[in-house]
Amino acid sequence: MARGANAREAILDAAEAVVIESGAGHLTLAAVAAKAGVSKGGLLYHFPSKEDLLKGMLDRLIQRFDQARKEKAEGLKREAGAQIKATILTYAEGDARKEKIGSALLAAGAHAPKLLQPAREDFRRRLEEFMRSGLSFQRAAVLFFAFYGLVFSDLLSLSPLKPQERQAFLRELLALTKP
Amino acid sequence: MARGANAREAILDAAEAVVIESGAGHLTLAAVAAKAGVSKGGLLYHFPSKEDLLKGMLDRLIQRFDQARKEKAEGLKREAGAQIKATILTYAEGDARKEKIGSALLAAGAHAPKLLQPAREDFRRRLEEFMRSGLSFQRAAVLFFAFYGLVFSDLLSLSPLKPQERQAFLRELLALTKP
DNA sequence: GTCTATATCAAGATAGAC
DNA sequence: GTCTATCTTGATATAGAC
Repeated sequence: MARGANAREAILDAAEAVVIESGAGHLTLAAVAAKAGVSKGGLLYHFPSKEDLLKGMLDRLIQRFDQARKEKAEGLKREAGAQIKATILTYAEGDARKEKIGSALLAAGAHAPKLLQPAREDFRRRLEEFMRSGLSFQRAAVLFFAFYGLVFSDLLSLSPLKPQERQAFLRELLALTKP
Repeated sequence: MARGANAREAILDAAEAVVIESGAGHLTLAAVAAKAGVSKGGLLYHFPSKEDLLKGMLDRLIQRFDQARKEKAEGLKREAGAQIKATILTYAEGDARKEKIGSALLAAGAHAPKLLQPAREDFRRRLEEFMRSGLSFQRAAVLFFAFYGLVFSDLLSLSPLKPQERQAFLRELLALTKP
């Protein structure tokens, strides 16, 4: 089943589907290969190791979020905190399936730290963006970590907030983007 | 090597030592058994599965942190935000070795969600404590998630803060505990 | 270049002896 | 309560077909 460059994308789709349907614990090469319609060997031709597959998933996830964030930012006024606002809104509007994928990558990342390198760089860039927003260091840092506290809680299904509390919290974060 | 009830503690110590020395990726039953001076079979008598072992590690970690937090809180004045202050200070003063252990448990938890159940309950109790502190909902929620944003960043070695920035951020969090 | 089939190895788990 | 031996599964490597 030769699909050229598209095979990569098909395999990444399959990997995400496996995680969403069966959870991070069932993300095995065999399951992904079956879902993608290739053999394990075929999968390993495109991604030489499971770690490479996970890296592929993480890279694509970050890239897609960045794209959505950029588009959102273009629709906002060029006021102080607009970039931060775009980040928060993009996350708030994203669908819950992504969290399962994020959870799988978190599991992999804690297992093999170097896998998180792209996420680490993205994290740093985002902090710098918060810092450049015109807010004070204190305000920007609190806003940044409060936002990521929510993100990580979501990724680990740890958040104890009721839906309306969650909404109120997100509104408060947005309010804090104004100097 | 019959050590009765102490064997459990010895095995948990060994598991922590393996994680601290070799990282989460090398936490295998064989490595823990060797470090504890028992066979794999002997280890599995005390912890019937790897998941049980991880749960044992997590329970003990939470219990120890709670103990330290309680002692810290007793030394503080009974002012609004004192409980929150105790939580933040206890974390700020804890040593970095615990983060490696926490990282391993995070990895395991993302892999097997039910393992995080005790952490989930602890998380909820802590949020309720923040809410009962006399601060507004908004202030308490921002403080809570900002604190845990830092904690999770540490656990994943993701935090891009320089040491002095980190100190400034922690001071800001403590300042926010005052109504 | 792309893939299948098969082999190898490590790790978690089980059964039963002591 | 602990050990040895064994089973199973998943990740990874290789040989070679198309």
